[in-house]
Amino acid sequence: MPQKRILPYVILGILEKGDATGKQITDEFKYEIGEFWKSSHSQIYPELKHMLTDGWIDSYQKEDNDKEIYYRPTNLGKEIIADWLATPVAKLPVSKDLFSLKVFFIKRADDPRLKTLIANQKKLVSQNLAHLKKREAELFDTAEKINHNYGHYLILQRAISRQENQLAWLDQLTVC
Amino acid sequence: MPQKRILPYVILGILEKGDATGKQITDEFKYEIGEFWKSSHSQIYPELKHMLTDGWIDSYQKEDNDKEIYYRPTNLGKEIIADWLATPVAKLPVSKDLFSLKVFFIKRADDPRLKTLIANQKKLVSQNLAHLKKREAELFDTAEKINHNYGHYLILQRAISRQENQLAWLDQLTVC
DNA sequence: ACACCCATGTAAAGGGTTACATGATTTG
DNA sequence: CAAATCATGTAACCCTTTACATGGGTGT
Repeated sequence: MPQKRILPYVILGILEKGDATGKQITDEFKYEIGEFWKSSHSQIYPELKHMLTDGWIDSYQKEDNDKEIYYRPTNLGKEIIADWLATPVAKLPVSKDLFSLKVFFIKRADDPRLKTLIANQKKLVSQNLAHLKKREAELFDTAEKINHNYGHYLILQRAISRQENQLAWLDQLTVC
Repeated sequence: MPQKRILPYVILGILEKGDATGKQITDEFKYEIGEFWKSSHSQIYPELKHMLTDGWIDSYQKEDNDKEIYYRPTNLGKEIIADWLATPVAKLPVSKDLFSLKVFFIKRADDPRLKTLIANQKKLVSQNLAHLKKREAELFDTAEKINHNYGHYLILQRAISRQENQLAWLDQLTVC
């Protein structure tokens, strides 16, 4: 009845790149996937348990550390993620964007709040854009790296393109 | 502790344009705000009660219909929405985009699933773009209409620009 | 051995979606 | 006036975030 369950698929996707602990999966959300999906450890650990009981993944520990638990996809899990990736997306997401929402409610072009909102948004988008370009330079400085993580590369390009588009739009507004 | 409460502000924003029933507010989400914020009646009716007890809005009924309940913002409510609109957004939203997520996990450029995902996304984005342009033609065919709902106009422009950008990006991919 | 940090785990409180329910109003 | 529709309302369920808790490493 509630929202569609996405997290386990994301986790499977992460584990396809190599076994990982809950902590490592959590960090993946912080640094890589974080641009377009968020999750936190308090969601991830229970989800890992769930996936274990469903047989999507199994776990093991390394002898030198009693604490860390490594996870890897089972054959079932590999099947599931492969199917999921092959299934096209049914509908476009709604971008829950507070900036758009606030602008929407401002009726007149000369409302001073509009200027404030736009200036602020410009700052946020520029910062994010700078960050994305830094990531691009760090992660994809050779053709080989691009070829080995092509999807990741594409998505980073798209994120950059999107923010450039938004910035251009904001700039054009300021001129008027 | 949970997610930040946005709905009541959106409702206040809607009510600023004129008194409305729960049903009319619900429809607003379906047709106008729906591009960048979603809600459903089962969330809206309880929220209206909540806002009533907080004194953000009050309600009245019309004599010819026992069922419909009209809401309007109180002075407190008007203050609150004004403050909210004047407050700049603190951070960029994470666009929870399943398309990006799936692409992210595809490692090789020659993976056939990539083509499928992209073709499908193209279709979705084109449809949405067509819809947005239709809305633009319907709602903003005169300068006067633009000036009286400038924020709405801006947001529609931005939505269009964004989808055009995405489509260009998708097209460029297909060529390669 | 002690204190600190870190990986894992649990709890609490809303948000958000879908399904079901109810009573008024309109329609044939 | 019976049936269908409509506005409102309720319930169940999971998602998501923040805060708190625990017990194993690590460093001194």
